[in-house]
Amino acid sequence: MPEGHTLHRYARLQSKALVGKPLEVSSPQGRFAQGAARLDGGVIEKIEAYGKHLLYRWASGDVLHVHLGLYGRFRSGDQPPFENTRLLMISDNDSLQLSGPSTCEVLDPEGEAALLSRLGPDPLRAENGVRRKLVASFARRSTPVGGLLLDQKVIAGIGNVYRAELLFRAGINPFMPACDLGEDEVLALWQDTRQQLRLGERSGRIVTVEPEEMGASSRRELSDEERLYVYHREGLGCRRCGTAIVRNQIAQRAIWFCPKCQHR
DNA sequence: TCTTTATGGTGAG
DNA sequence: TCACCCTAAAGAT
Repeated sequence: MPEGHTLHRYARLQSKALVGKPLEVSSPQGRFAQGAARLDGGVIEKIEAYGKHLLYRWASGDVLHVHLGLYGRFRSGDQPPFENTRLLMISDNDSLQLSGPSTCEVLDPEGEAALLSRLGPDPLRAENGVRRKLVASFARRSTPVGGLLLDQKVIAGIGNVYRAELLFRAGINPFMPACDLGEDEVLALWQDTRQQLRLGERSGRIVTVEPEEMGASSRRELSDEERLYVYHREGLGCRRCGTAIVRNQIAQRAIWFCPKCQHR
């Protein structure tokens, strides 16, 4: 159940283990048997993340596209494959298995172009001209900003934890129409998004609470209980003002916020 | 040993 | 907006 930072982390870590080595590829579960047979024996040149999508670029020119969806997960391939292992990749000294992905497919160039064309800017990739585009896309939309942040066409990589936490950090009520935000607010939100996802990518953990607010000196010191401001904290007191955190829904996904601190 | 939930996304209507 | 896909862990019984 990953957000963009996790996928970028996977790309980085898996690259170390798998790139440049001949791989034995199979699909113990069978649902990716054809694709696995096509890739078997090949070499990966590069692994990249775009938002929540992973692309494995093979020397053959094939591109393996993986999206974990809500249930997908990677494990070491050390253990014997589980019933549900869709994809198993083994090099001479590393292995990786994938279960439950919403997507595991080999893309042709058109397929890759189509995928990338429906993704907005990724906070973890350096891209030019993004800020102006973002300001424009917020200005154009009257939907609640809490909904817009989950729209992968607007920003690729934010998930349900970060959207709630980023809005708390910005002091913005999730139901506020996106177009009512000022340009400076949109840019500040984007800036904070990039910073927070970067922190998450490095640590492998979402910690949005500023450590000093909890009397700690680093994010790492914060426990799982302390690391988030609002996500999953309905009924509990806001860390800043004590007001009960509210749970609501936007676009059929639960959202949490502090009605007092998030006054914008 | 059940039922529920989860950091996601698509396609039909 | 809704149903549905897919899997595993947590929670309820």
